[in-house]
Amino acid sequence: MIRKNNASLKDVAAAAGVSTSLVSFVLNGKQKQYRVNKDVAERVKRIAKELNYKPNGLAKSLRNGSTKTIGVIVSDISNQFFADIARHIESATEEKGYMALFASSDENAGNMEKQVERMLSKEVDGLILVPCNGSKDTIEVLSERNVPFVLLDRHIPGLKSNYVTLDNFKAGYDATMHLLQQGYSKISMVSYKGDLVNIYGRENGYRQAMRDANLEEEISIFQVPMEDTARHCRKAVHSIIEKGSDALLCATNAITINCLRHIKDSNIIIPDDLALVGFDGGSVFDFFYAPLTYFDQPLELMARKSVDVLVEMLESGQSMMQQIEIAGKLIVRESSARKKQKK
Amino acid sequence: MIRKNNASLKDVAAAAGVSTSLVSFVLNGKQKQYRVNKDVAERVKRIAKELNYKPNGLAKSLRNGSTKTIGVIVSDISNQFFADIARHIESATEEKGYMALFASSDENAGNMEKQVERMLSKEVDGLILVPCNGSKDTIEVLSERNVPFVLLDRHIPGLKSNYVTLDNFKAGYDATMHLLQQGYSKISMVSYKGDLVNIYGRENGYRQAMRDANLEEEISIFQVPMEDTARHCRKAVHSIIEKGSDALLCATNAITINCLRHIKDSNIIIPDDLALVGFDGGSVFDFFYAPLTYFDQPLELMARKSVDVLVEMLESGQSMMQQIEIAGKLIVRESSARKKQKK
DNA sequence: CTGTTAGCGCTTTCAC
DNA sequence: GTGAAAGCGCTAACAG
Repeated sequence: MIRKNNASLKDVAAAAGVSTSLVSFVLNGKQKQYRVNKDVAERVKRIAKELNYKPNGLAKSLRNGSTKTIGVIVSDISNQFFADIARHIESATEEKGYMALFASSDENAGNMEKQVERMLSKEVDGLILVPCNGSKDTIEVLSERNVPFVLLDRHIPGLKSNYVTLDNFKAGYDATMHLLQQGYSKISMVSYKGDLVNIYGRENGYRQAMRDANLEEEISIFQVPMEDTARHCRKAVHSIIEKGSDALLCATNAITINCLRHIKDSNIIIPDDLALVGFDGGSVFDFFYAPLTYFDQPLELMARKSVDVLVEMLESGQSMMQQIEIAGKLIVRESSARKKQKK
Repeated sequence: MIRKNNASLKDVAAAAGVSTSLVSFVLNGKQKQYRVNKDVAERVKRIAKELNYKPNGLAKSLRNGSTKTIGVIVSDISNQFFADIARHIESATEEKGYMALFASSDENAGNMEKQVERMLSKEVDGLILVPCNGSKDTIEVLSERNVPFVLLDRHIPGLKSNYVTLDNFKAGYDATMHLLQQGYSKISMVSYKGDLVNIYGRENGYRQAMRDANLEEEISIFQVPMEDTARHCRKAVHSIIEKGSDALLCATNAITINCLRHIKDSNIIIPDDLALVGFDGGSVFDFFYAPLTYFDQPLELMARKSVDVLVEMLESGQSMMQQIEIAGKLIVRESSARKKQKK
């Protein structure tokens, strides 16, 4: 704490020759409500300014039972996807008079739990969480303890909770449908191993689209582990080419980047040799020769919604259940241009 | 605050049939110091666990006069550069038992001040700041108020304070020297308008290198405004080509990206038509045909150092002045390949 | 209209 | 060895 030398309420009260309650009333704009004398109010305000009085948020929070702070735990704050989300959450919370407290879980349940504990010890009013593999227990405990929270980006199957996510099934479905409509049929998908429910949704969307096109036997999903993604994407791309796929759907931005790297090195031509649809844009792809078709997640909306839902619970005191899936949209560009007929 | 239904010290004390002081001693590992009875200590611990007691950080901080929290204000938390820094600060603070509180200033002095106030009202123990244009006053006030802080990435000329930055002069100098050694002589630089001291340092390094090579008359710096960078970089690149430069030094990552975009669109060949050296790498450039030479800022070290300096002040209670400039290193790749002789 | 007082949950001095 | 009590800075019920 750094304001040892700062004036407290008591100091202001003393300097103004009134009680601390009066000062508190005036400085909290309750002079009407408590019918404080106008002159006194003016004097208090003046003196508070002169003394450069700043209320001690700690004491206020302790007394009021609310810190006006929201804890936000994402996978990795330095990952562009979550960095963007963080920024939008920052803005949204600020607009609502809250402050966001960020931390990274590194997709590790143990870390997740630790960060949750740290947030709670800071007495946050609520939490926005991107749940990771295996964090179900931690999150269930939150429910039991009546900690207000909302899940973001992913939800936990079998756990009834507030969440805001992309409509992942639709995303996978739409992306695949688009490729089908462009004339591709041997469509492979690269996604993550593990049981991230958002990835799952995208996979299922892909599967359904393939089935709807009577291409069930062409379904092929390569699941790469989250560790050493680069190498496994390399292998996946290799296999995909081997088996003669004509299109590739990448389930995340990181996967897209890694696959694309290998594609570039292998002199595979996009979209002629292989059409490509990724997830999320980013200036990363600005310098790739073929502008990429990608599924655009409405990050800002997702971030804002998560804040809305949480703050609504906080302010209303009502415990409600809001489960929101937001549809993104496919940004069509050259990497999925209509398939040329082989001569 | 969300732990209304949680046990407090008092509850534990009551359940254990002892006073709150004892509980406090035991739970803070001071049972030796206060010679608490072993059995009592065990019982207290057991009961605390049973009651799932978690200390209230607010009350603790209020009482102890320290929140173990560090406020961090960067330009924009979603900007990859600052997102990386944030992540490293997050790790470093955590290792030292502190929590980082992030906010963005948007390179706007007014916002900066507002964010500083918000941080202070959360009673952070200290601040790590990336000062923006015009934030000198805000920061001076911090000094006067004895708020411990350290500037990161940039310092403020004429203001004596702790800071950790890149050795920007050396960076500009080394980058330019490298281009000179590769046989380029008509080297232009694109940097930002305004008086960001880090940019200044890079420019000065460039100038000095040119002078040292007796190419003073070739010095040409295009300063683009921070708003609408894209368009102005476009113009700058255009001018640079017009005037027949053979190499380009970009002062920041954003500038590099914007210039490169235009370069690509204009079919200017790198490095044959124009050699290029940028600042900071990033997967952005992975898909550009010519691997880029760039000046690599030691982000992690800078971030960690800033935390070290701040925490050292905090823990020692000593007010010291540490001004640290860290040398980065040039990563040489193809975009600055030795100049070919024109036939 | 204004002041007194209790208390948020915790730590720590001091007395026993 | 242990407990009572003060107090961090603030709010708000209550009394006047």
